[in-house]
Amino acid sequence: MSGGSATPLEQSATPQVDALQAHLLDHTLRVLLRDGYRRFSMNAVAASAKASKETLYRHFGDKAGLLHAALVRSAGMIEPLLHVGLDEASSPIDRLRRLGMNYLHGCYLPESLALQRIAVADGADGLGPLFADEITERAVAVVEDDFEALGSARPRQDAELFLGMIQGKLHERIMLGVEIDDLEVQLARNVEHALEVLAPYLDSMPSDPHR
Amino acid sequence: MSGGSATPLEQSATPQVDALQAHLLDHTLRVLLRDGYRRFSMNAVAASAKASKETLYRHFGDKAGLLHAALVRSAGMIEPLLHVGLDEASSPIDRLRRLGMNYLHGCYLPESLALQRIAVADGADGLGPLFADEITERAVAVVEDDFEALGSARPRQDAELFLGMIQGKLHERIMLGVEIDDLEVQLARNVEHALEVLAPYLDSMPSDPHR
DNA sequence: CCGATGCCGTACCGTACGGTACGGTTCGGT
DNA sequence: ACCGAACCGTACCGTACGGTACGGCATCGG
Repeated sequence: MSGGSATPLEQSATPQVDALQAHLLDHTLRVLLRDGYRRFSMNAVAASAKASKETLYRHFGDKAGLLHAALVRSAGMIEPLLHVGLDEASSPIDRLRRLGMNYLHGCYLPESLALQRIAVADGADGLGPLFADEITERAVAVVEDDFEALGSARPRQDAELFLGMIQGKLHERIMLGVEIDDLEVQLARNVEHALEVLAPYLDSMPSDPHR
Repeated sequence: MSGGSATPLEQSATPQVDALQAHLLDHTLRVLLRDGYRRFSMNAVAASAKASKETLYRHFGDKAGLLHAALVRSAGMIEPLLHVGLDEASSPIDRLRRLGMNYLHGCYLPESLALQRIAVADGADGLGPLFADEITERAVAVVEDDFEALGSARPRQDAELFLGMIQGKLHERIMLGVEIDDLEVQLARNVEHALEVLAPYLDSMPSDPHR
């Protein structure tokens, strides 16, 4: 909505207001993380942010609006993490490896999990599709570009396949609240295993992934 | 916990009580499907089942107990679907194909989705881990056996990889409430694509998958 | 210096839900 | 025939939440 990057209608950016909104959304996330979705309430957000409920409603309309804004804001903050260190990759496969790890790291950020939980909890209020558009879709698009550069005949399908591979059942378990040991190790193992299994398939693509 | 004092140690002890419980759990599922998790209430279940709330509480203790019982019951009904038509497979790979399709079909049953939603919504009440144990774990175990028979060196990892592959991002989208066109076609395509990509890896296993 | 705007704090309203209580009824066992 | 268990229907209680209203304080433009 009123993103900091571009406000097309008015030039009066009023950084004060934006700062307050950012503050409110910050605490929205914090409360979501602390209390979980089921115990999340406008009262708790107002208290945490030391703001009045009236202010929350003035800025975001209603509860759904607040969550909507929080999701969009978070999406904007998570997405750049995907690209970290990508240009230092030593080969297309190494690039894929880094991209995969970045994706998983972003995926299992506490904020991401909290947001995905509320998005999943009930698609009726439109938060679910929004999450799919703002977060899932963007990640797939990035990976898709990589597969296209590799010469894949079905970059989109391959991207989704790859992301599914590196997530495996881990994603489901984490979403279900199962305690995971050595998460970092498992993530790396999943990515390596996926790349290993994928190697012959990648080799069959026009552009040799080993440069 | 669920069942309370009347929990039958031998399942054939009190068919009457079991029939009522089954009826109540049936309507629990129905209401869950109709109203979604957020609007799910004990009142609604009682009304739908034409039962008194007192009865619900007598049999299941509290809301969590009711959902717990409903999940366990459903798990028992979903799991057998995994094995349908498996012994008619023409080859280990065909067996894997059937298993994959069965899994996806079970996964995207409305009941499964509703249950997974409530299990994901908040792991605090222990429903999440229960789902992981009762449903996810069982499916992985079955696929794991298949990979072991194929001669996989890491059957567990391979099973999780395979399931992740055939789910791809589809699972996430469905959970997020995105409308899916031609679900059946996409499921089949995911499975075929996974088998195709996996073929060289399977060929490398001691037991030749092509019989 | 003054009015307006935005905000805080608190109180408030309506509703919905989890869980309990109770009177009346059905039904199986003795 | 009788008793008690289980059940239904309804009413009830406490609480929590979404959303609104209002009095008081700060800040800012004129």
